[in-house]
Order: sequence, then structure tokens, then C-alpha cells
Amino acid sequence: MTRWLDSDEQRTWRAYLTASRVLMDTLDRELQRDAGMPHAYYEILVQLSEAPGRQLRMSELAQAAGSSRSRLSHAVARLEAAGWVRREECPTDRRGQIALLTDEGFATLAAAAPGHVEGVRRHLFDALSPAQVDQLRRISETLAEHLTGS
Amino acid sequence: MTRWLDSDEQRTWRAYLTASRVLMDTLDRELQRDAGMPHAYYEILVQLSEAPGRQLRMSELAQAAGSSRSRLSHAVARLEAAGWVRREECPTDRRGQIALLTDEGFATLAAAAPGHVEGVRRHLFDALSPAQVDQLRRISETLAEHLTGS
DNA sequence: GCGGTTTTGTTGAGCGTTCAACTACATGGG
DNA sequence: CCCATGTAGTTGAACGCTCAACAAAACCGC
Repeated sequence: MTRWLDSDEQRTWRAYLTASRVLMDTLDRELQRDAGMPHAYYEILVQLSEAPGRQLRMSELAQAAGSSRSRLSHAVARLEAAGWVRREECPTDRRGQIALLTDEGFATLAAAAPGHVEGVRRHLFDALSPAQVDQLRRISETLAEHLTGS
Repeated sequence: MTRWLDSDEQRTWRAYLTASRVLMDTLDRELQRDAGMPHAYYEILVQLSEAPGRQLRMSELAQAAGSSRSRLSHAVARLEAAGWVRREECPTDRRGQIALLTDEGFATLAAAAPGHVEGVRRHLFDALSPAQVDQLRRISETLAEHLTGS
């Protein structure tokens, strides 16, 4: 007994798929072009930059950036090679590693941010009315809660 | 003169990022587990299944599935190896290739569809009110038009 | 404390995507 | 007709992600 989508739902799903794919692809390409990093790496740098002391345990960083531990491990290896992040031992847990945003990493992020924010504004917010922005926020928050809850 | 995001916009953007990432990751993982293919490949099969004669020119298929030509080329190579798609020469354009959904491919798609649709319903539509579904449709359609227009 | 379980983080292989380069064919102006 | 330009599709390398396997340390009940 499959609960198929009615035609309204189908239209919604298709539109959502297209819009989110094109939006993400566009922002990802812009970021790669202008800052030399994919959006996932940008997210990691942002999370670190907002953390106290610009540092986080790998697990917390993974959670914050919405990444798997494995993915983060690979990513931080690259970011470390680029000189944007450093790893340190965790004093309270000998298994732990602390990822730390370097000054160079912070500078790179600061240089990339304006262009990226401009892209988000141009490609997303400029197209929507204030009411729609509000709707999108409620929908997204509901959805995020629903998805992480189950 | 960067037009930064105000705190409402920032909250919206973060929520959107999280929700869409988790939603897509979840559906992708389910599809990989249950049907042995990533969501992008599923999309390709769907597009072929809805095309007249279950076939499309590579370029049209790329457009329909929201894929680059290169990506599609690699993907169809895999789908062909799996026996789900066949390639044929195009009679009217000797550069052209026609991708054709095989019976086996159609059967695989038919087997995968109920589970996937159920996932879309559970993870997306079940969380939203009818009004929100309508809002999401309008937002997505506006966005898709805005993005492909520029 | 001891032994099983959980948690933390890494690793390597396999896969999918991107990008640039390339071939082959079509098209249109002179 | 011919050459320049554009279009269709493929290819290989580099890169990022996923998954399963793993080592090391922490935790916990007894």
C-alpha cells in the first residue's frame, strides 16, 4: 500500500529538487572559483571561526558542520595541508583531537565571506518576499527537527 | 559594500542548509541501501521512464535530470554496465547518442519507486501542513525560475 | 580494578562528480 | 564548396564522500 504523491505533491517535490540542486550547485561553483574550496570546507571554517577560541573537538565540529566523522577527518587533513587548520591533542581526553583555525585560515575565510554572502543573497533572498523568507524559515526548522528527531 | 545577512536571514539560511542537507543525505542513503543506486541515477531512470519510447538524447536527458553532460556520460556508462540503460546511435545526427531504458531498468525502477516515495512522504510531506506544502511549492518554483533565468 | 562495551578519530578502497581537453560532426557565411 | 564556429558526447585525472574496518582510549557494571 504505497502512499503515492498526488499531483500537487509531485509538483512540489520536483520544484524543490530542482531549486535546491541548482542553488547549491551555483553556490558551490562560485565558492570553488572565488575561494578555492567547496562549500563543505567553507562550512567547517565558519563553524571553527564562531567557536570559542576558534577551536572545536573533531566530533563537535562534525556535528556543527553536519558532517560524518570520516568526512571531517579527510577534510581537516586537506585543510591542514592548506595551512588553514591545525590539529592539537585534547588535554582532557587522550583519544581526542582539537581542530584549530589558524590566522591564515581566518584570513582566507574573511576574504571569501563577502562574495559568498552576496551569492546567497542574490540567488536566494533577492528572489523571495519577506513573507516567503519567513515561511522558508519555519518550513526548514520544522523539517530539520522532524528529520533529526526520528 | 557587502549586503550582509540580518539575523532573521541568517537563521533562515542555516535552517535551510541543515534541512536540505539532512533530507537529501537521508533519501540518498535509503536509495543506496534499498535500490543500490544513488539518487542522481534514480533521477536519470525516472526521466527516461517518463520520456516517449523510454528514450532521450543524451543532452535532453542531461537537462531533464539536471546533470552536466560529462556527469551523465559517466553515469550512463555505469547504468549501461548494470544493464539498466542501452545506448543507440541517433539517426538524424551522427554525433548524437540516444539513451534507452531497458526492461530490466524499468523493472528495477518500479521496484525502487514505492520505497523511495514512501521516504519522500515520511521525511518531507508528513512533517508539513498542507499550507506549508503549498508555500514550499511556490518558493521552489520562484527560486528555480530565478536561478535558471539569470 | 577487570573485562566488555562505547566512543573517538583515522584509514583505505571504491565510487561519483568536476573540470579541461579532446574528437567528431553540424551549421552558416562568404 | 570551404573554413570558421558551434554543438554533442566522451575521456582521464583530481578530488570529495561513503562505507567498513580498525586502533586507542574512556566508560561502566560488578
